[in-house]
Amino acid sequence: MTLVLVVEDEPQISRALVINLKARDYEVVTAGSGRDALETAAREKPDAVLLDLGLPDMDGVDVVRGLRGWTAVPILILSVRDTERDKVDALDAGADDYVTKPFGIDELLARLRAALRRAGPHDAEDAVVETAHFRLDLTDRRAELGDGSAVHLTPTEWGVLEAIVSHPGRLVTQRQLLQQVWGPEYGEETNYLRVYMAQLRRKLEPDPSRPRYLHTEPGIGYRFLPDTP
Amino acid sequence: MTLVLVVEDEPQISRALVINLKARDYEVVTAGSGRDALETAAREKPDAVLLDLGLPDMDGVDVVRGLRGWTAVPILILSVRDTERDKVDALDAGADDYVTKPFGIDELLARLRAALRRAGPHDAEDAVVETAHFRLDLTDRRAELGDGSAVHLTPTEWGVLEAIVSHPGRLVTQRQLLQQVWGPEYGEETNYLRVYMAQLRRKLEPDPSRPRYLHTEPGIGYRFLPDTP
DNA sequence: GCCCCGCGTCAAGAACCCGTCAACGACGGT
DNA sequence: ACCGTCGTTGACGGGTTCTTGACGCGGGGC
Repeated sequence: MTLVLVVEDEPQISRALVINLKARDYEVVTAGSGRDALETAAREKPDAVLLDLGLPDMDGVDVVRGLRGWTAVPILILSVRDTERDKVDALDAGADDYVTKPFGIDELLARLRAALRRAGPHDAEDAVVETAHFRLDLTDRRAELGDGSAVHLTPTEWGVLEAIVSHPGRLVTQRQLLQQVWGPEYGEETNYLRVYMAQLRRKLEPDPSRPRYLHTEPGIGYRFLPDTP
Repeated sequence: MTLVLVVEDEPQISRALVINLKARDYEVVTAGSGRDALETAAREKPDAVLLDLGLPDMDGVDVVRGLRGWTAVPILILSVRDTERDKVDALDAGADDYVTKPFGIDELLARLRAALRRAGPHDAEDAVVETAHFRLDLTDRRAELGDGSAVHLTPTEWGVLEAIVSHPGRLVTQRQLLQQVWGPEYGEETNYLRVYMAQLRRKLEPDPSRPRYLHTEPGIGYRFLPDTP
């Protein structure tokens, strides 16, 4: 069964969406605010997200970024705003599609089907990265040390870490990191990376001053080196 | 480089698309009919397809089906038709997105980026250069010796090395190297090359004073000679 | 045989980049 | 309203990298 998260603050529209989705045999969970959306998504692990941009508590684009920090779930934006700038911002933040209200329900469902089809058979492969000194569960968003003690990482720390460890051995450029974590308009602020790499090393490396897993390539970027057995 | 196939029978629109895409550093191939589109896609293996539904020889939806028979390349529909039925048909046939003409070029490009992002960084073939004495992974940006020990190369060293080894056997002129690595305004500073070639040979060659792979062509440039088995 | 140009080598100073620390402000939660 | 967390920003010391100049060598032209 496919689970869809509907994020919409107007109860009327929300209810209409839920009814239509359930009629097509989708399971549905709802959220009425950005914060609620992020929590619910983390808890329920939906297969797709329908996201209204006009939320009361936070900018919809930030919700997209918050989701993209840890999941590749398809995100369809629903919005009354119809300017190119809005669409470009949302799409570049990581959204998969942008539908302008009012929309036909059939079109929306077709776009949802297209997004789900692309995402492929729900690959629930829990991405786990394990070394001799720490262990990361990307899907659960858990980090723990070798002795089993949990490590708390902030959202930005997760963003940076995930961007690096999802390509073991590969050099990830500073620009790639900045754009993936902070957004497409970033690219020069290498000081951000210095701060966050230092924090990650302090939390994860056995000897933070002598990085074993999180290597620096001066002038280029960073690289995650897994254990070589 | 990302290759985009533009399928559009009106030369004026086609040209406008090509210009905009090339300005964003996409490579572009074009097709003016459905049959042409299918052939070109099979031959060129594009990373994305922009497809006009109003083709002279066949229905656009059939082009989508023809492509989907053998490839998962992202397909963005461009169409003047704005009914829900058209959109649903195209999307359910396998298209990834549907943009109604007239559309803003920025929105189209954003949707294209979104589609390409989803398709995944075309992992494809990780470019690897291997000799009896060292091994280079251009995508990972890793260099290691025959015994598996990693070699650290500075950004400039990589620039020079990459410029040479990506054309095995071919002579690369000093000017080409300088312009590619240092910038278009360089061209005479051959002493830079002497320094960096020496460093590369010291790090990679079995006998740096007798280069086996990184040859000098006096007065002209340098050449990477792979092993001849 | 001599000269000269281009190449390889080396070393030193300059420029750049990184890690680190501390301070600030914005938010949420209590 | 207070407090703690998090993200952002600036400054500084130390290390790496780049640039630049000098020197010796060797081959080709004269």
